[in-house]
Amino acid sequence: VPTPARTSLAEIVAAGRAILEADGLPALTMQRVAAAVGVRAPSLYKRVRDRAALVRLIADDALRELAEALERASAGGAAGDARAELRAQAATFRAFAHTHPATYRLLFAPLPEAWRPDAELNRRASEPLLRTAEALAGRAHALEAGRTITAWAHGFVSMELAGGFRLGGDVERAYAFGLERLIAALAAPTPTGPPEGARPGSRS
Amino acid sequence: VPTPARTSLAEIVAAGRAILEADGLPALTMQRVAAAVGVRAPSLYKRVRDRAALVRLIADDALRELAEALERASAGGAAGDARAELRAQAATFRAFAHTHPATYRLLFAPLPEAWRPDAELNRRASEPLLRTAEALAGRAHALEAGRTITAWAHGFVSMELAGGFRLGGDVERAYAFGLERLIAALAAPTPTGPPEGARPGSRS
DNA sequence: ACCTGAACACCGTTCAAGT
DNA sequence: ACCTGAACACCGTTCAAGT
Repeated sequence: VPTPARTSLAEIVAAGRAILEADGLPALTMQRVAAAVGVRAPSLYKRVRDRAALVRLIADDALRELAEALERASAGGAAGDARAELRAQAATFRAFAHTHPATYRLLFAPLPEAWRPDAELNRRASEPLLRTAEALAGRAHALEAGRTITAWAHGFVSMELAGGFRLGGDVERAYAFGLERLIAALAAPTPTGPPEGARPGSRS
Repeated sequence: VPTPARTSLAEIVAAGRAILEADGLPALTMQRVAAAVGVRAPSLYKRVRDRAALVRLIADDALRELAEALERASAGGAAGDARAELRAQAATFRAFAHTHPATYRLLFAPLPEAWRPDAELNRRASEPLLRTAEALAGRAHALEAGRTITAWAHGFVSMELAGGFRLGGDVERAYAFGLERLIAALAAPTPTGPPEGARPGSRS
């Protein structure tokens, strides 16, 4: 005698994301998710291979949302002005992290591959910024420029979330300072190179 | 009848750090640490309040090591030349992360306060870089410049460790590019400011 | 076809009992 | 003083049994 389904994959992912955002990754247990959707833990395994797969689905969901926000930021009023686009993208990125801190951490956490979000989604989320980086730094330096700004933005935000920046001072000021200096630096023509010992490829 | 101690706090911390570096934070269980020092798990609680305290002691130990390496890098042959000092510090930071990836992740992981390394050690580890940032960017911008370079370095390294940078390209090149552009940007005089909407304090 | 209790192998942590 | 087995409250996961 078949039984009607009492929940769905979509409901499970939504419940899991709510728990993640409310109480963090350690609280995202199979038992809590099951309780949230009105079922017992073993039933979840009908819809999801294991906890890692559920975490990955939640990360995919969040990364899709971030990618869409970044696409909107790029297409907004700033479109065409690379500096303004970059400011809008950085603000969007940072706002996402502040609004969903636990989810943001999950997206960039150094977890095993099975837990990490889909690589294709990752590419999609980084594309708007790469396009802006190309407009700013030129084709030859697009990838390096994109990585520089991404590293700074992620580093800054993750230190904020981790409670770094304990030396006082004005964090907003440091954000604006870093962003403006980076924009100026990426738009600049190639600076004088480092001495031999610091060049790539020379690390024995 | 008193029993002679069969282990020590120092031995426990060392064993824990070895397990962390070999198999990552989830493998750092009380049972495994106990087995490594030849004792049963409950005995660890004579020396350590709980697992969080043990993790914190291990993080302190590693952060002390990183701080010392950064101090040596600053005092090395490059001393006096702010640009060369910064290159040496960044290389040291990155080398530490590559040599002890699991430990590096722990130092910067967004964990509850009870797990995080001592704040005083944190200050000590960031001091050499702040001094160099001051020499490069001037007193008025020392803190912001330090935060900018720290954010970039941490962001870059953590993305490397997390398996970001999946778009191909030359990661060494991106590292050298980012570092040199940052050095140029931080040393530069104040660039033209952003439009009103992007200034700090104007975010409603 | 879906859901469940029971079971298994793990955790961290406490504590009375042993030496 | 230190160490231990046993216990407790949790995990994730599997599976036979129920409907």
